[in-house]
Amino acid sequence: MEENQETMSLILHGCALAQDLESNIAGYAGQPELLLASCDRISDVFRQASNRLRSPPPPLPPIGDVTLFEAPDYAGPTTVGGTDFEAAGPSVQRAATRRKKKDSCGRYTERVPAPALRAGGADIPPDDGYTWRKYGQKDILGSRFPRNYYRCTHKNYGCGAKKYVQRLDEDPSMYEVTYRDPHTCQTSPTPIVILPGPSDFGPPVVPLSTTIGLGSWFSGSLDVGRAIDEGGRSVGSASQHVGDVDCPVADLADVMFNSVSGRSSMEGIFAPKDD
DNA sequence: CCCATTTGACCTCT
DNA sequence: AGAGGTCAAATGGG
Repeated sequence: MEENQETMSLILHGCALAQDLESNIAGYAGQPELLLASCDRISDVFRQASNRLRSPPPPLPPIGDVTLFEAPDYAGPTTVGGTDFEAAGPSVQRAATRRKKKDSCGRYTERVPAPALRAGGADIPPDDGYTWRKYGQKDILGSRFPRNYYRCTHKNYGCGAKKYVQRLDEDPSMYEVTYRDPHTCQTSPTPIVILPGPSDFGPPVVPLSTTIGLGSWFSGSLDVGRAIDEGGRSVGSASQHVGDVDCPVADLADVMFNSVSGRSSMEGIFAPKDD
């Protein structure tokens, strides 16, 4: 089941990449090499997820700087890190028990590539599907880049999710994103499914009880209904069709999802245990 | 007017 | 005392 969480994280990471590509698609115009790299990255991530689903990987090494989702044939620097909980060291534990000691749980850290291009050249990390509000910035000792602090926009609804984003010293093209506290905001009528265990603090967990409509992320000019809630967060769409419009990334993602055992929904991927 | 960002001050822990 | 994390007033944009 831990493998399921990791595979989920992998899939969600791929989704986030696809979503990021969508939001930057204009910026990639005229730069096919960037577009190709981005597509390759996305397909790699989904392929890894697919491979995992076919044959679960061996147990992971101790968490730390482990490259959790790296495929053997994947050369790009766009892998994400692994979970770090008790293995994250005393500073994490300290932070978890600080101030508002919500839960004495850990965090989920991942490394994500900086978008190749952003509208206006803004130096912001890739979108992960949730909407965040920046509430602080801090210079970190020994780091060239400041750490940015974000909390979920839906704080008003009691969502205490937070994330810390810091650009890596050794590789400024990468961000280290630390997620803290689970998202409890959910505006969709479909109840959110939070995976059990420490990965409650992982990247966005989307409703799993309905088919994930990857095409909904490409709804800019498509009539696929409103798949983004008022906070801008992607929500699961009841349909995975994007209509007849050519939508390569969505197709890719859908193919990757649908390549698993003929069932297309996340339910199909992680069938309920007791049912 | 509302909301997000910026930024300095403050809080907590080691 | 220093560092990481958070708060909240000021500011600006839509």
